[in-house]
Amino acid sequence: MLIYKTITRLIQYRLCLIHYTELGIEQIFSYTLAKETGVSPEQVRKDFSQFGIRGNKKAGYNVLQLIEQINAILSKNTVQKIILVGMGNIGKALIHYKGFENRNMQIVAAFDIDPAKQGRKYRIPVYPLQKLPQIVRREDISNAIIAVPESTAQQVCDLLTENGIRGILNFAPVILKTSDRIMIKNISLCGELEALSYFTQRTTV
Amino acid sequence: MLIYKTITRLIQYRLCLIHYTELGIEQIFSYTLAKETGVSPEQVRKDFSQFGIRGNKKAGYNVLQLIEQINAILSKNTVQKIILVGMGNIGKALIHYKGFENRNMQIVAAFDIDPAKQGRKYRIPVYPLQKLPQIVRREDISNAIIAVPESTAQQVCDLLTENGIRGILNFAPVILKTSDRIMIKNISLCGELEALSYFTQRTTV
DNA sequence: TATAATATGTTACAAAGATCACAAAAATAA
DNA sequence: TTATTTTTGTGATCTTTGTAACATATTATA
Repeated sequence: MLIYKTITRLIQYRLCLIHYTELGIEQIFSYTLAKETGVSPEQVRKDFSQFGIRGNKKAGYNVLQLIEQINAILSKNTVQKIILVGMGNIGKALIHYKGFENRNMQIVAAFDIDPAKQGRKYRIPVYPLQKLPQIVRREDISNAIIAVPESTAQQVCDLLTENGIRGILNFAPVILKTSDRIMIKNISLCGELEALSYFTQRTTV
Repeated sequence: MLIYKTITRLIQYRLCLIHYTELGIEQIFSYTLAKETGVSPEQVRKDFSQFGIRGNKKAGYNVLQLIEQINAILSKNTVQKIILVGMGNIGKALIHYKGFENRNMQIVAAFDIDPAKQGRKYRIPVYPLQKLPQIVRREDISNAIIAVPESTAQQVCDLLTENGIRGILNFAPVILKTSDRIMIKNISLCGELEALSYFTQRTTV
């Protein structure tokens, strides 16, 4: 089970490869991609090999073909729909973010308890939480973003999982308690900065 | 060198411990903290042991004392100042975020090329990039957040490192090229969602 | 056709990180 | 005082992840 990190890198490779197509580059080598994504060439080859992606000795890999193969692994041939709960600062930043299309992802609906935020003011419709079960079912959603305050995050998490959500990207600074069949990825912006700060403090010593 | 992960956890423990003080809890056990932060009790003890933090057999750890000890490790006794470059969606979300105080961190200045965003409209003063060297020096800043578009991220990174910044939290979807004395932590919100999506797709199969 | 050059693919090795198992200490109860 | 219970601290083990080394394939060239 050598998974998470490898997938993370595949995603990076893919983004990079898309840039190459835009530049008209058709063929690449493991070390090209390695340099661009900050890993070692061996790692690139091993990642590909892991998923049965083969290159041509001496000629490297074909960019378009490689993208297709990674797309297949990442199920990128259909748009992946996501919902967002919480239209605070982070929620708003996310719905304005334009990088999703390039990656075949789409936030299809947002939710907030505050009636003032509901409606069609934003790029994406914002519903009250009561509508969540219905929309998750209708749109067949598996993944959600939690961008609500700490105090309500667990409740939202419960609501999501009860309605069939299986993956959660959590911005609230709490460890959500849930079944281990649900995959949760916590993002702690403060935490990252604190860690950074620790190391930059130390290197001078 | 058993570092990064351990530090990340210490930061989590600390936040948790601060909650405990607010609830009036004075003494805790490794498994209490473990449950709250989603790790194993052994891990908690080992993390502490790593930094010479000792508990009392049978009585666990004293919350206040523990916070003090973690504070010392993380240099939390002075406010850690950060700057932010890029006042787009993410930048704005960050300056409105209220979790920094609790963690003794502060975004002291932001920078943007767009004159419309400069000035004192926001909670934090926004300067043109030309002012960056001066402010970094004056405020003695070591860490910065890059929240500019992909196209200018590398330039901003160069500017930052030339002026003595040693830690960067990067939101732009590019691998920044720089000296290996500079610590860079990349946050790819899309990437995280894509990875999540991969796994939630798979578990049903 | 033989040789040299260049990339891949895989196996072996190393390092980092997490888990397990258990001894030792402290408190409580008998 | 002795036995029992509870919780810490750590050495050993296992798992995951990354690095290095090298054999193999392909192309180009003489």
